Amino acid sequence: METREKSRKWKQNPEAVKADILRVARAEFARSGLSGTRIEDIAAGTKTSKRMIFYYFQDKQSLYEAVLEDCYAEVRGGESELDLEGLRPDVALRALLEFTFDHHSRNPEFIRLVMIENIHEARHMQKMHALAAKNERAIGVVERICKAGCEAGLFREDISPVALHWQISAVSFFNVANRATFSTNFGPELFDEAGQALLRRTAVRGILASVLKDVSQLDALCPADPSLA
Amino acid sequence: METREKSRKWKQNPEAVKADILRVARAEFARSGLSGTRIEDIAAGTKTSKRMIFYYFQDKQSLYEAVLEDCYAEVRGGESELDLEGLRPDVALRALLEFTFDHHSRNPEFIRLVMIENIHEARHMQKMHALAAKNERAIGVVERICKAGCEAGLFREDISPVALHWQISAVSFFNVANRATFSTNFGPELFDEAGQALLRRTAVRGILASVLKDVSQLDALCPADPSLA
DNA sequence: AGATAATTGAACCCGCGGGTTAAAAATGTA
DNA sequence: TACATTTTTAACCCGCGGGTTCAATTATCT
Repeated sequence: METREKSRKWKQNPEAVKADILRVARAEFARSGLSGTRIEDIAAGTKTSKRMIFYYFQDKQSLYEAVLEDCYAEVRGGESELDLEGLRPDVALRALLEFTFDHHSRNPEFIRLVMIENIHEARHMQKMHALAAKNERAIGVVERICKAGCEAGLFREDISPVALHWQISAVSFFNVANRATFSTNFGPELFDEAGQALLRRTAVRGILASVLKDVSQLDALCPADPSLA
Repeated sequence: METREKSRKWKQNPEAVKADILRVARAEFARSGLSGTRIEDIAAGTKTSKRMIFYYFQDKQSLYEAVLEDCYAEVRGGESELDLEGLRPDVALRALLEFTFDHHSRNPEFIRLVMIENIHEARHMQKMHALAAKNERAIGVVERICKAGCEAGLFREDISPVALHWQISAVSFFNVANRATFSTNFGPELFDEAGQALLRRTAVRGILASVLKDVSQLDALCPADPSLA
């Protein structure tokens, strides 16, 4: 209402400046971590100055937390684009895993921020109470698939939605997070297009296997070698 | 020979001092990363002084690299305790995964150092040419299992040893590395004894499923619910 | 216009922490 | 004993970088 009219007329646009700072800060913190990032390096990448960073974000740690929250919101928001309504439970699960795998791949900065949070024992993430709702929704998606799968007689009754989510996260996350050390140690071949397709396919097969009541359907649902399908 | 006679007589014992420094430095670097660690904090934990750290290790980065190499050697060394000779390939694979899962669990400092290396795009690990041999041996173990599995007609012919190693690493690594954020977001229940047993069991099942030629053996080899076995 | 509040710039402060200097002990050799 | 080498201590240096001061500018309201 009033504030919006204001900002339209203003040349100085605080929201835009803040967004600019957040954008650059996200890249820097993702690259170098909390202690490794220099505020001056952030300032250098923005259209504004070091002074303004402190003006809008108090101190380094608050800026870091703002970045984390901002990035988390954006990425978790992007997840809601996925629509699994009406799919067969096994197909839905497959779609969810493939989507998550690709989505993590497309958001390496988010992955790096989570890695950094883990180094900090999730200290800053614990403050972000707004996350609770988003997390419950993420589990809710898996939960609904599980329930539908059980009701359709396709899935085992004893699977834990949280454990299933853990499995999906593990492969999708590791694939991005540990690329540097893994390819240093064991070569880059898993990270070209063919390698990624292989890993994704294998992950789908593995996870479906741990969920299906009748594993003999596995080869029909997801052949290990798609060229034979 | 001579140096050993020396060190026996000496009160001052350089090797012991260096080892002491490395021990404390490993803990600190694992806790706080390269830029986050203060040399004085390391010194405070040793029986010696800050000056001696620079005396023996030149500068902070060299110390960090020495810690990384030391830790890597120790952990990869611990892996050689596993003896899979004479086991059936499917049993051997299962044993390898269970061992790796537990071994990573017992070495959180190593995991954290690898996380930190990934943040640094593996810059320091790339200098450690001594690792190549150890890495090849790790892949060699998986390779032999694959080969034996194929020859026994148990495994698919198209599986890549490196990809299989990736799968084993992914679950074992993620399980330790992302404990903080995962349990912050989704609760701690996967990380008590029962939860860990569940994850390990599920991982075994998933990975075997992606390798076995005849998936119908899966339930016999690794029931999803062991209480039914 | 003039009062008031929001935004910005330039220069500054200061303590933390990586790294050094210099010289004293400890050990070894002849 | 004299002398060289290695190990250790205590005190110091100094620049980097997080955070501040203060005044100038810009915009808003009446």
